[in-house]
Amino acid sequence: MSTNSLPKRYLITAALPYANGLKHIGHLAGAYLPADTYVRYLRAQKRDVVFVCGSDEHGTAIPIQATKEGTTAQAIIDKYHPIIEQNFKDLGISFDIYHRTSAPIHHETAREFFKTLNDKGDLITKESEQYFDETAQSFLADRYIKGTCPNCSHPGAYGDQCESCGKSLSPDELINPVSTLSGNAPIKKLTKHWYLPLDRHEAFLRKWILEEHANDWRATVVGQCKSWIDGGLLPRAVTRDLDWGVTLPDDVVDGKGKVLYVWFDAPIGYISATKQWALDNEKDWKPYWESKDTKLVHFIGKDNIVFHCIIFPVMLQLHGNILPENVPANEFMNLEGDKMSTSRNWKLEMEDYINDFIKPENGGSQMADVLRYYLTAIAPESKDSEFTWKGFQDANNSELVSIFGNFVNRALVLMHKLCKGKVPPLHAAAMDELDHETIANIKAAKEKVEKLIEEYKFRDALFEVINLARIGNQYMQKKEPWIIAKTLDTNPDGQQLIDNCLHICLQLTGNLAILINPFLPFTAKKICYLLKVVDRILDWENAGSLKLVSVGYSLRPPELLFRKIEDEEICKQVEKLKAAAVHKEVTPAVEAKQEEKAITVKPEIVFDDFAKIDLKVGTIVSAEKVEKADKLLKLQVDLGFEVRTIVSGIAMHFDPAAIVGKQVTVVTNLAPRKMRGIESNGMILMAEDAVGKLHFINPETAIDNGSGVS
RNA sequence: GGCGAGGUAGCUCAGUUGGUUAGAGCACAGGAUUCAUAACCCUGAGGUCCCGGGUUCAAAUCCCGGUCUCGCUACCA
Repeated sequence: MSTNSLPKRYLITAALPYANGLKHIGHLAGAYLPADTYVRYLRAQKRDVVFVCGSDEHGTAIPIQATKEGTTAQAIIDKYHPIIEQNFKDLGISFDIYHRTSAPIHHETAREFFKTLNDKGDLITKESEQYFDETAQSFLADRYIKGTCPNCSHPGAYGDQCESCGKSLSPDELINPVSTLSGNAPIKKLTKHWYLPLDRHEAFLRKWILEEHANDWRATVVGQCKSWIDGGLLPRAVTRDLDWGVTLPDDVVDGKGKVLYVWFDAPIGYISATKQWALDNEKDWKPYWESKDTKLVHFIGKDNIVFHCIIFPVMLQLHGNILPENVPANEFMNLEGDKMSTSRNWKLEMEDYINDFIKPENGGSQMADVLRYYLTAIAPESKDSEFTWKGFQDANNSELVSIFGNFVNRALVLMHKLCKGKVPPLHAAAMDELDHETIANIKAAKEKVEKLIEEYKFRDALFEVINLARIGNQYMQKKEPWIIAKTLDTNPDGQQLIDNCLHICLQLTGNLAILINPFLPFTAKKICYLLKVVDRILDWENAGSLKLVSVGYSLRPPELLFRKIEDEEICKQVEKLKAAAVHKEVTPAVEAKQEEKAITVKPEIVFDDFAKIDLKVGTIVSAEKVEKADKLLKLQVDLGFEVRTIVSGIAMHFDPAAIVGKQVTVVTNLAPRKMRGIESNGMILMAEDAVGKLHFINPETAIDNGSGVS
């Protein structure tokens, strides 16, 4: 916040998009657009700034998706990385580098990072009770192990909990453990996992965030961090048993077959991207990550707060890097009355907008600026906001076109008509109070915009730019040069008044170009073209100047900056959105949050194994939500010979009232288990589709309850 | 369920440490104007500040309770 000691350099990051699909305008508005605006402003200030981003290409979701699509993980990331990169380019997001975490330099960087922390003793290892199934050739998650409970001697206890006595267990405690995958006794292969002991750093985080940044970080960011810190920080696993990701350094004992957990490797992607940029540009990357006089800012969405404010800073600090000076997280953007959702296909992808609007015949790059304008104007800086096509149209037609575009156009048209196509001189003697006031307003606009951008208030800053155009319209209206022009015969001094008015309007137009440049770069360029000035005048230091266009210079014939958007166009978009939407069965169907579930290609079983499972058809006779649990429904299922209570985690997908009477397939001989205090006697079979929606497995036509399934 | 952030005009949002009559832009209505993309300019109408209590001379603002939205987290055999 100290304005007298400017940072020597800036490092700006925008959240790494996960390369498993296309990104929508919510992502754009949340992180990339504000980051780009900030960076363009800094560049115009001639500050030393690097803007890095890249695709996040690891984690389990990508191999899972690859399996679903019948392809390889590599193919998935190779498909999406270039498209995402191009989308950003088309929308004017000006990364200095758009990198990817599959790049070798990233793997090296992440490994080095891990090694440094590990060698210093900043990571702890836990040789967790990992059993290994030799038949299945994989480590066994706790719940895939059964054995005798040490507490109550129940023979069917799971590795994480005994159903019988309810005691929480670790697999190590089980007597006679058996793998549920193969039925064999697992061997106790010591698998080591590395953890980042966040608990060691509570004092540091408390001081750094809750004291030092209590006032200059956004309330939602500080609040979220406080919530985490107060909740008690726990060691967080840094490694996983997986074959997709950054492998551990070779010399790490027991590191074979393990990769870095994606949350650990992804943010390091900012560093590796910076390194690659430095290589490409013959620069030194180190000061950007190590020098205290670098200002680091992370632009992210609110779902990313803990990683960028708690976890990554701890990593950076341990590794000897600088910490972010701010993390201006945005809230979310809704679309036409509903949350944006990939699974329900309720979204506007950047790609779609580009295809539908940024075509030469539609206005080309100018239409990229229109989206940039609206998204900034409704940026979810302090609370969730909403994109509507009507709002988009209004913002364009009545602000960009009518106020901003129209001012520039009428200034140029009038100049051509009344000043012979040349920039008229300013006659100091003929200036009045309004002229001086308007000039003062131009200078004031610069100060306001500057201050607001520095505070990450881009929405307000953009408003001030539009407001300067409004001031221009008011000024022109009061001056009425077109009226004066009619009386020139009787009033020869009138030309001086006309000259002054248009001189000031043209200088104001030049200022608009400078001020709008961080927000709408294509528009700024176009104004430069119309004014026949070089792009260099866009340097921020020229803002407030009254010498942007030279007297006597002849300018180009006027061209419109923006076109109107017709009702027809937005109706089409709304229809398109609704037509593509996947209908949800119940209210807030959760986003298919590609959970961290490993793809288990289960080992072959024999018929006897299958025969152990007792499957029967039953009918749901009642269903109710379980108190204090979002996902659980308590069901009464009629199995013909009895009615059972079954608790099932399907509340997010089905309305309790709507599923009564439905037939389902039930595993009837599953050991009872308590959930939220209710004993569940069985399990309902569900199928999960590609977008994470659940479907009942039931007979084609209703049959008797209790019918066996085989 | 726990925690965090929000709920202010039809829409998008401001409201600083409690202090005249709660503001802006858009949309809407009326007027004026014609240089300009039926654009601009002027004027106006519009609010139970989510609900209920409390503190205070004074509450959108502080406290308590409730409710709705979003996020994090727990429950998901």
